[in-house]
Order: sequence, then C-alpha cells, then structure tokens
Amino acid sequence: MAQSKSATPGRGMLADEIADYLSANIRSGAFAHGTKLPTEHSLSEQFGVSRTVVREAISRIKSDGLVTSRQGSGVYVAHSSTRRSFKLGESLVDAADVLALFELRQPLELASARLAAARRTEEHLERIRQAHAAMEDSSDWSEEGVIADLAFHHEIAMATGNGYYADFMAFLGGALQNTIRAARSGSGRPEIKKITISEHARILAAIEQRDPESAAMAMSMHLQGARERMSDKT
Amino acid sequence: MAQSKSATPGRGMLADEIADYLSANIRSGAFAHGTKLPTEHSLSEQFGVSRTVVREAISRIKSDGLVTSRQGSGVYVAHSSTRRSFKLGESLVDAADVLALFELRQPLELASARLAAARRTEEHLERIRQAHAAMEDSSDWSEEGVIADLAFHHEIAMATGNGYYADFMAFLGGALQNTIRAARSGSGRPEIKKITISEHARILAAIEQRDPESAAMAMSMHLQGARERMSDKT
DNA sequence: GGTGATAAATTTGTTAGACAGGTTCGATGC
DNA sequence: GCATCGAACCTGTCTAACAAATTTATCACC
Repeated sequence: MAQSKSATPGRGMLADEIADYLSANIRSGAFAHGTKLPTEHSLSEQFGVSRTVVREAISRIKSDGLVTSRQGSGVYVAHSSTRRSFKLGESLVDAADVLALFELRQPLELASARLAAARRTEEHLERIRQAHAAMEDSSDWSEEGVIADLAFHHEIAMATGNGYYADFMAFLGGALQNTIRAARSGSGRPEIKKITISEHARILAAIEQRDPESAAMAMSMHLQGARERMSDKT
Repeated sequence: MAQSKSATPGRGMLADEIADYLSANIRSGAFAHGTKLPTEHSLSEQFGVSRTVVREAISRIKSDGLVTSRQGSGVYVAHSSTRRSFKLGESLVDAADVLALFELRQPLELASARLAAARRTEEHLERIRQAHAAMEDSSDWSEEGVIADLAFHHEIAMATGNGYYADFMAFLGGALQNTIRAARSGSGRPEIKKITISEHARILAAIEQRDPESAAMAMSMHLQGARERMSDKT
C-alpha cells in the first residue's frame, strides 16, 4: 500500500488490508496474547498511510475482540477467549471449500430438525408451512426457490427456540446462497424441484408429528440428496 | 453521545455505539438490503460526533459484510448472503445462554470426533495424545486444565482436516472458556478431573482405532457428563 | 423534446494537524 | 525506598483539506 496513495486494487481499501494483516498475524499467533501492538504512529509509518487508516483498521479488529485498547497506553492482543467474531472469507473458494462448509452445516441441520420437532409451537409450525408453500409456489427455482429453500431451513432453526441455531444457521445459509443458486441455475431438470419439495415435506411432516428422530433422518436424507445433486454438477 | 465530547461510559467508545446501532438496525431489517445509509456527514450530525467516528463505525460493519461502500455514491446495505461475520455477545449472559451455546456445540463435537476418527493422521493423533497428556499433567484444574481440555477438543477438530471445524470449534471453545473455568473453580472434587480424563481417554482410544461411531458415542457421553457436572454447580 | 457532453455538486477515501484524556516514566524530595 | 509531580507518550476525537469516484445539473445541438 506504500505503492499508492489512493485505494489500491484488489480488496480496495487501505484499512481493509491493514486490518487483514494485523488479524492474520494475531490469529496465527505471531503476536502472543497480552503483547502490545506497535503504536498507531509507528504502524502508520510502517505501512506508509495516515493515522486515520490505521485507526479504522484497528477499530475493525477491536470489534472482533482480537485486541483491546487502553487510552494512553496502547493496543493489546486479547486472549482468544475474548474473540467474538467468526469470519468466513469473502466467497467460497472452490468445490472443496463448499463441501467443507456443507460438512460443518450438516450435523447442525440434523440437530436443528431434531430440536424443532421436539420444541416447535403451532406458530413455528405455521411459519415452516408457509416457507414450504413459498417453495412450492416459487416460479424461478434458482432465485426465489433458493431463497424459499433457505427460509424453510431458517424457520426450522427458529423453531429450535435456541437463538444461536437461528442466527448461525442463517449465517451459514447466507454464505451458501450464491453457491446453491449457481448450482441450480445449471440444472434445468424440473424433477429436482419436485424431489426437493418432497424431501422437505417429509421433514415438515416429522416436525408436525413431533418426532425428532424422523425429522433428523429426513433432514439427513435431504442433505445427502442435495449434496449428490450438487456433485452431479461439478 | 452528544452528551459528552469524550468517551462515554458503558461500551466506552463512540464508534462502538454507532456501529452497534447501525448493525442492530441492519440485522433487524429496518434497513432493507440495497438501501443507502445516510451519508457520513448526516450521520455525524445525527449522532453529534465527528466524521472520523462515523467512518470508524462504518469501517467495522463494512468488514462484517453488512454494508458495501461506493466512493462518490454512498454506503449501501448488503444482501444477507454477503455477511461474513458471525458474532457472539461480549460475554455469555446467564446459565440459559451457556446451555444454548452448549447445545449448538454438541452436534459439532460429535461430528468432529467422528470425522477425526475417520481421517486422522499419525501426526494428528500424536498431537491429540500430547493434549491429553497435558491435561493429565495439569496441576491447576481451573486454569491449565481448562486450557488443556479445550486444546484436546481443538486437536480433534484439527484432525477432521476441515478448516471450518478447526476454526469454529476453537471459536466456540474460546467463548466457553471463562464459563468452564468459573464452573471448575467452584468444584474442588478431585474425582472430577479423573472422570474427565478417563472420558477423554475413551474418545482418544476410539480415534486411535479409527472408529467414528465409538468416538462420537464417547464424545456424547463426555459432553453429557460435563453438562451434568456443570449443572450441579448452578 | 431528446441526446450527448461538460461542469458542478456530492460523497467516500485519505492526509494532516490539533486538542482532550489517560497512562507511563523519569526526576525530585523526603 | 516511597510518594509526588511534570513531561512524554499514546489513544480518542475533532476539524479542515484534498483526491477520487459518482451523481446531478446545465448547456449546446439536433
């Protein structure tokens, strides 16, 4: 970034790059917890940027819990137990990356279905039904269909009554949204929609019947089917 | 924050508060995706702060993927699929909160053990063994013991060969660290260390034997035991 | 009235300087 | 050695200016 006095290509923002640099060094252990970062002034000299840019970068990693600052003293690397942010890269890199994220999501989707079957209220159930109906009604399988599909999963996570499931599953769904969309836009086969909807219907039925194990099983089969259908594309 | 020209009590930093305000409004849907935030200038007037503080706040939510900015145009609320950050609160609020996070962690720990048993290398196994030995050697059950315990779980997640497991499980472990420490400092019973270590040994043995189902079962029993031991304290 | 080019206004990105508030360190006195 | 004070240092905030990019308004021409 010392090469240019304005926004550089790539990530674009100087503050972005400095935050990434600092974050990567902290996460890699290059700065042990408790150690003091270089001062804003020396960082601005090191990177050849203004103090404002350094402050914006530090503000970012501060909000992630990676560092704490003490006015008059300095900025210190925080202990890993204070980290409050789990971050994904800007986009999923390749097919292996997608599968790895699916692999993380899978046990959570099963548990989500299980808990939803155990705990859902009539209200939760109505919302799951509506999400299911929206999926049936979706005219564009790659756009509305993807959103409706993720909404179905999200309503199930909401029915767990555990806010962490609701939030984290929504987060994972968002991260996978474009991947799922791309996979579907390449698959013109109309029976895929039908299969997916019938798989969802099985999950919904198990949740209606308050049967956790059936819900988890139906979800497991759905995800396996979805993975296979997606693999057929790669 | 218009009440004071310096850092305010509570969260302390003006940029913190504005970032939280904006973030909360975006997450709640008050600003639909694609909509343009007020300009930096008008936000600085609205909150009675300098443009620098507003920029620091926006820099934060930008790095979370909540907004994107276009020079000369404005700052726009991003689509939820671009979010790249999953955040926890600064600390776990109460026992119910802790249980909810344990509930999220549980299926992941089981899957982690399963995958580790299936995929571990000799190197992974050696590191798991070392983490296990460190736990046996720990003289302070509430300090070193907690760190060694979490390290054991972390090495298992590393043995999945899936970076998302390694990262997210470390993140969850970090978030629970202080809670586990507090729970242990109140329990002076020496047999708890012994039980925990023997539960870990069962997990380790299953991973050694490349037996995914035994590993998951041993992990399940360990987590249930840990939850009960922790509930005895509350 | 419509279109295209240009200028002006607007907005984000960055730099620089100043001041406020808090911390650390060194010097001094007891 | 300990307590106090002042200076130096460092983060938090504010202000002003300029650079770069975008949007809007104006003008000339058809």
